[in-house]
Amino acid sequence: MVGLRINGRIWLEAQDRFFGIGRMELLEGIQRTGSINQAAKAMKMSYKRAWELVHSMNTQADAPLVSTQTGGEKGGGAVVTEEGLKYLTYYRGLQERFQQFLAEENKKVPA
Amino acid sequence: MVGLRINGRIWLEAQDRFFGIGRMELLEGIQRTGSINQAAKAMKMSYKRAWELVHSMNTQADAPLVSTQTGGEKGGGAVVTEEGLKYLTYYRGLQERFQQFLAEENKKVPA
DNA sequence: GGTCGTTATATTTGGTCGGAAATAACGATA
DNA sequence: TATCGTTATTTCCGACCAAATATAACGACC
Repeated sequence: MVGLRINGRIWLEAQDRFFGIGRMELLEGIQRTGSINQAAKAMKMSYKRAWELVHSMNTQADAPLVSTQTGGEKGGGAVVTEEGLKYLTYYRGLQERFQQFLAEENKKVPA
Repeated sequence: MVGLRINGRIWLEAQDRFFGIGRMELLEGIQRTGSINQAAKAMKMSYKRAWELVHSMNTQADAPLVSTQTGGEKGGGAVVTEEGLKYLTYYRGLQERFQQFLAEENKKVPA
């Protein structure tokens, strides 16, 4: 079994999974660019998919994680809400502890 | 964020080789029933899919995890090899520690 | 009013995945 | 030799998913 790595994924869920590393990275992209469109391009994700992710985040969480605006200066845009920031910061910590766990486990892989 | 659960998946990998909870449960089924066919039925999985999983496990690991026999008493069967047992026992421990991690994290979910 | 870039949404298209079914091979056993 | 239940493998088909495409709405700004 030597040479094997341990890997995994971790997410937050209510009834079905709805916030994992993918959504978090999308949120980070929106925070950085101020636009769903640009965040999607940066992740090489289709706008449609990105929008669907944002939509599901907004409808499934207690409060929207992303606030959007159509039209206006620069055609519109999107910003991460306070609630979104809460998720971002919490998930970052969780992810870090998980990576720590994975690193520990990787030391224990038997020969 | 109250009411959210933390969940995840964890697996072993080496470039393309991988071994996760699904394969482990299939292995357990084979160990219990002595047959790919019956293990698949118990998991409500098609024989084809189960066979493909077994095949990939056998070809991707250093040594086969499942030994199969066609024909003979009861038409044939399958048994988990020593190597398979090694994976089973190791993954069980890993999975248990991961569940422990998840349980700990679930206590820390902020309001 | 026209342009711009974005959000918002429906429709179509294409590729992949898995299930179903069919078939063969196998070896014990009667 | 015929039967049996399993492994082994191929072919076909439908379902699902995601990408691509198309279109509309919006509001600032010129």
